[in-house]
Amino acid sequence: MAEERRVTFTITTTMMSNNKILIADDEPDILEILSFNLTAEGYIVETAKNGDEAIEKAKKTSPDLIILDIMMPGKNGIEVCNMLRGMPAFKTTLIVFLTAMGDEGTEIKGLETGADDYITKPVSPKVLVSKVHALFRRVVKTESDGSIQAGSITINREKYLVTHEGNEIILARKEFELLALLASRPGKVFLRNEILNQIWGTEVIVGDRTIDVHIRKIRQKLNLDCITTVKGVGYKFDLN
Amino acid sequence: MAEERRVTFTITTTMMSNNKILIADDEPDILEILSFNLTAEGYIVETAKNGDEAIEKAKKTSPDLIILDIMMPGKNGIEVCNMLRGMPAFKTTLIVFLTAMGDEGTEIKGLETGADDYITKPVSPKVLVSKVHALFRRVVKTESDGSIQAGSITINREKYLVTHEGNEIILARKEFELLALLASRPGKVFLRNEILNQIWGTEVIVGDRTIDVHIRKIRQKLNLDCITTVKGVGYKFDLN
DNA sequence: AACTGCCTTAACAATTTAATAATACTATAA
DNA sequence: TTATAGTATTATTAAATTGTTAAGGCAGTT
Repeated sequence: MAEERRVTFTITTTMMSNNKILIADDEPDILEILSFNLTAEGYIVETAKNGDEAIEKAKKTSPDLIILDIMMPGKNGIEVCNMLRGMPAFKTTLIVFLTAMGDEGTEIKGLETGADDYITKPVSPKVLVSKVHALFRRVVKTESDGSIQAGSITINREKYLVTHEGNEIILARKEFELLALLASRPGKVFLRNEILNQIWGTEVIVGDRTIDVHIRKIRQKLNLDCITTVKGVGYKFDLN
Repeated sequence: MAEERRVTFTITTTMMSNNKILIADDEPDILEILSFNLTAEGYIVETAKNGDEAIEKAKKTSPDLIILDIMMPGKNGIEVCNMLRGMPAFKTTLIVFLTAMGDEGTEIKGLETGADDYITKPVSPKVLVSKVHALFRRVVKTESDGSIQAGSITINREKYLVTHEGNEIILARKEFELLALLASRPGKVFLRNEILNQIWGTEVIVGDRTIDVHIRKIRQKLNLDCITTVKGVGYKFDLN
């Protein structure tokens, strides 16, 4: 039964995440080292040399993650974070702080400000990258009962249940995972590779049509036009 | 950050829950910040600095919710959880883990061990409080006689008895434990591993069919469609 | 010893889910 | 328009998972 197995596409990169990261730090060295490592991982990196520039670039480029050094001339990281969090566009954007070691209290002040994590300097590239990966893997909005609300549908991981206008929709595991992934960051386009990595893992290799079929089943079961195809790129979940 | 922090106002919270919470963490700062916020919400808070103290205080004070840091010197959170779950008194006590961000594996391991939720550090007070509230809301209410009511059936741990519409149903021990576990959180899907850990413990290894057979016997004896299979995931108890 | 109920397992049936192949469709650019 | 790349759809097959039954071992009872 060990037939030949043809793979219909070629994997050329480890992972194309498509995620934009903005880094703000006044030390060019830090900026360069972080930028280099994250770019190597496939992220799109923007940089800023101070707080004001960070805000400006954030508004212009809409990054998915913002890394802010706390100690910066002019506006410091915490002020920048506060200002950003005040704008609707950055309510759910991932923000992490860079803090110098031994800076007790910053940690706590940081998390009260609405940051998602903090990274202590000096940073090892490996730690940095794994933290960043972890951030992007994480599901962002959780309701009080542990479910996530995305548009008119509710996804409850604990109950393994999707609800739409009072109707409970039963999805198979892969379908559920896929929908949960897309809905975890509404509007964000997930590349096919990204989806494969997150749901099937890096070990398993499946053909391209597999994703389509699952997408179709979700659309069919939900009977709602909430998943948009972005041709040549991937899929995204849209709020209605 | 060793400054003193005093609350000088009166707590005027609408909801006086009277629920007791035990927090175990080796970092005094975390202990303080969690304790402060939960106390402000009207909870009665106990603290422990390590795993052993946590177990000791748990036995002494019988908390309704236990928050365990995973990384602690001596006994870590997972070990503490396992030990507590082994005692009948803590079979259904709410337990949540505190995990540092980035270790995804821990999250999953934690949930399989029988934790009800996990909270990633750094924690924002708002998230913490809403998670805690949600947890208490989710709990099945225990009657004054120690029995729990789940849908149309009553489960009495002390008497080892299940009642359905006046009929007493006699379940074997494993069957009883299994039903009691599932019914303790109606709607929640229990992973097979989770079930194995909670009912058989981490030492014993039994085959997968074993769970099925017990489930079947429960279904048969109850003659009621209250346990739902979630393929590839686990089982859940449904209210009718 | 014989009986009983409980737990586990094995073997097989039934079901559900996942992956693929084949084909039809659609947007876009030349 | 027409070619083309990419996606949708459907049916089919393969794989994974669970349901069911029966049987054996063990422990406690009679």
